[in-house]
Amino acid sequence: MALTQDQVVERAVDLMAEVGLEALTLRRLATELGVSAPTLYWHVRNKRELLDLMAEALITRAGRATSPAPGQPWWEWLAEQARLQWRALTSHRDAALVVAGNRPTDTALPGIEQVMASLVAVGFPPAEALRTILSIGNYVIGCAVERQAEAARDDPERDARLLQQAGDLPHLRAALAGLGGPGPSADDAGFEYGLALLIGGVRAHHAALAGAGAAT
Amino acid sequence: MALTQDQVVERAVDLMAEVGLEALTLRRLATELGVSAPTLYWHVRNKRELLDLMAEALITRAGRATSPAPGQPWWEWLAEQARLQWRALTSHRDAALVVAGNRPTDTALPGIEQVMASLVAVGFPPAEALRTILSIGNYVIGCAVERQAEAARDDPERDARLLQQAGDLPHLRAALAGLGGPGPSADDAGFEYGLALLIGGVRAHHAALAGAGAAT
DNA sequence: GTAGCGTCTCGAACAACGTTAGAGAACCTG
DNA sequence: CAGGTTCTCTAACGTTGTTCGAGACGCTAC
Repeated sequence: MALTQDQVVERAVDLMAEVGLEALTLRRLATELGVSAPTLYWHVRNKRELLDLMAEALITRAGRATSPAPGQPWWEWLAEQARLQWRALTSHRDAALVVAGNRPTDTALPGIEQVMASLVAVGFPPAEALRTILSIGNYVIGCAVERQAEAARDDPERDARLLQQAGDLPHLRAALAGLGGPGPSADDAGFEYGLALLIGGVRAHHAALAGAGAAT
Repeated sequence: MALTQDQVVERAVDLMAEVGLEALTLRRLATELGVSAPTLYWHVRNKRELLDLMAEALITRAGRATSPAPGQPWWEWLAEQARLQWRALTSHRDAALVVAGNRPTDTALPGIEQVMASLVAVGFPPAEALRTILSIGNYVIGCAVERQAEAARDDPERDARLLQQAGDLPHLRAALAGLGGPGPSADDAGFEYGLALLIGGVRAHHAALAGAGAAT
């Protein structure tokens, strides 16, 4: 049975989730597929293209965008879309690093269009809806990249040194005390906090738009 | 004259701004410094450490954090701090990719502390001030990473294909028409839009905090 | 039936990379 | 001048992405 490009990409995604991006070498991927390394070049132009295809696959795996459920406020639904993206980027190891290097691909466009439709339906001008979506996407990617960078460095000595230096800075110390230190799920809490800020800003802007529209 | 670590790092930062991260090889950096490649290992443990030091240097180059000017609203000042970061990450090529892979380093802590001080002074609890700062930082990094990924792919054929597909999606087409297409400074405009949303959310949250505090 | 042509895979090899080992200048210190 | 630290070198290793050219399989045409 002939190997297909889809098989190569899917196996690559799984292998990266297992061993990380740095250990994802073409020879290893080939071995995993029971094939010789140069064989991969028949299915893929080069590694760069393989990574692009992996990014597309990861986006697809994130799940289709939805429309707001009946009776659900649009801002809650919008936050849920962001969480969908967030989970897709954080559930697979190093997924953010691969997706970050990609422009909104062909596969992402229909999803963007659908989310835009719901935003336009509640009163956003198309241009503003698009920029809002892209801004939220950038925030999610930033959080995910930062989170994986943190995970890649489990350097206890470094953490200790950082914590000690933070002890000399009064506000920082107070904040860390209030947060109970950088715990395990601190990333998710931080993500949710910033997401709430962002969505809050979108709501405020939406209200201003409606007000201006009603006033004139 | 003996080579110092600072010279190595500074030259590395400049070289990367010139040729990009991928072309920043130890041999090339060594040649640039008039030195043999293994010599670098006397000044730096390995390439990973060199990149970490470069990230620190880039953060330092961004410029010191300020306090709000007298009479300046805190939210305008906060946005200005974000722009400072943004300019530092986008003025040097591939700077975002290097900084993104780094935890808030020792050098970044004093800056964070100073910004926190100003936020606490206007009524933010320390924990919320910290999370706000980190959220803004994540947004900035996400924007910068995305921007450089876009710059790395100046593939006209790809852009054309994307644009054509967008033409079939009504809302997307309307948005792009309103924005005048992906122009040269579209990134900056997009960054400013999301930043305004985020800061708006922070203001709204701050008002809610003050209201709750005054009510009880 | 066999000649020919796409499809798919392989072994061998290349240049370049990060990195290590070990030898040797140059410099202080006694 | 002896000894050790500081800094640099040449040589080389293993691994990576990638290319070349040869072959095996299946299909179609005459």
